[in-house]
Amino acid sequence: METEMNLPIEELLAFFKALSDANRLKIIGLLATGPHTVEQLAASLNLGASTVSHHLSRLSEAGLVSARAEGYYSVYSLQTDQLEQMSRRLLKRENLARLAQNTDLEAYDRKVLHDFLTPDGRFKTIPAQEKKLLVLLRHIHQALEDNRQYTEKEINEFLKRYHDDFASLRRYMIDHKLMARENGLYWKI
Amino acid sequence: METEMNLPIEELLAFFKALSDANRLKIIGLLATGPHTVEQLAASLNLGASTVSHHLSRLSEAGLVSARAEGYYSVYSLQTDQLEQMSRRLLKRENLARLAQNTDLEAYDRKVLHDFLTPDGRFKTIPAQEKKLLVLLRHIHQALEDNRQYTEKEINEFLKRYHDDFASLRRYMIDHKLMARENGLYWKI
DNA sequence: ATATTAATTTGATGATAATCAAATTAATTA
DNA sequence: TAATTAATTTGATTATCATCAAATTAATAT
Repeated sequence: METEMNLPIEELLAFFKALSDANRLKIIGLLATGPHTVEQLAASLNLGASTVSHHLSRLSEAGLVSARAEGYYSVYSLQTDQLEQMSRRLLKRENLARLAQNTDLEAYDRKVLHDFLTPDGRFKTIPAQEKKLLVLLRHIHQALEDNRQYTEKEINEFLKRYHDDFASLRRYMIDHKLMARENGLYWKI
Repeated sequence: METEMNLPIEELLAFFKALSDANRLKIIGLLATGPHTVEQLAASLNLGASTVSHHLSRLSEAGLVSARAEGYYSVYSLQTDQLEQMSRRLLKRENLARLAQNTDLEAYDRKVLHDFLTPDGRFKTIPAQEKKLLVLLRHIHQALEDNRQYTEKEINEFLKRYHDDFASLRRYMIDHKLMARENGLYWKI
């Protein structure tokens, strides 16, 4: 039973933040040679014990080290599992794509629409830039009825709701394979 | 010809720092689905273009993304190589140990010696704590001559230079396998 | 019981870095 | 050539975080 966890962004972030400090990397290095107490680490790194304690707690939250009490010492050890798991996850591209799952993928399109549409839904201008034009063409495209044959007159009326230059719009739609024409009839693709 | 690079701490640190920000992780996620321009990313993340540009430059320095100029766009793509290389390196324990290579491994010992030795090199007290006692015993140990047989009288003289309680020292040295005895003769191990 | 000792926690300080707005650069279009 | 546009750079502001010192906690040793 392989539990192929999904990869929450918070966990990954905690992992990287834990390792994004030079002294914490050195601690990892020292622990890779064997368990150490706080004061041993503090002496080797020339840092205060409180500082090292703080670093260890951050590493601990990320699951990278663990502590075992021994007398009044805390003996810290490296958790190699966590390192290996994380690096293995990083290799999977589909995991990476999931990092963006809560971002707003259509935000750009909405921005373009907002910039180019008047309040009543007509185009202020037909954008010269290909990328923005495409956003508007897709906007028209989704308004076309499925499985309907439009006469040329009908399609012109339809397109005129967006911009007076319906002829250009018609051509663009066909050029970009969002619409097809045959024998004077037009339909959505 | 496999160039199994050693792993400079600066490079690792740059790598982790580059990935230790939530928005940069999201950028990685978005780029994992395909190339994007700065303004597309900015819209999706609801950030200013200048901020995204800044993030991209940090990712770029770490070799995680690359830009290709296209018109006045910069189209950024994910460099999966770098991600894979780094995660593979993380799996090697010997690489980790190397992270500590410039740290001061003997600093703790020196601190203990400093705390327990008088200026003329004698022990103020014999430490009760095992760990510190061991440091002092090793200090004595390295002063013993190699391949020399000490009579009991000689070893007592030798140890008395460190502390009046030479009998305890003698016992500790033997208990900790730093010295051996047979037929009233002592030698360094 | 009281001292000592290691670790942690708390509070304060300084350094680093994320963010935005404005200015600048570089490329394209009119 | 002038105007537009995307990207970058610069400067200022704010938030985060590493660090230390001092106080506290928990365990051991006298």
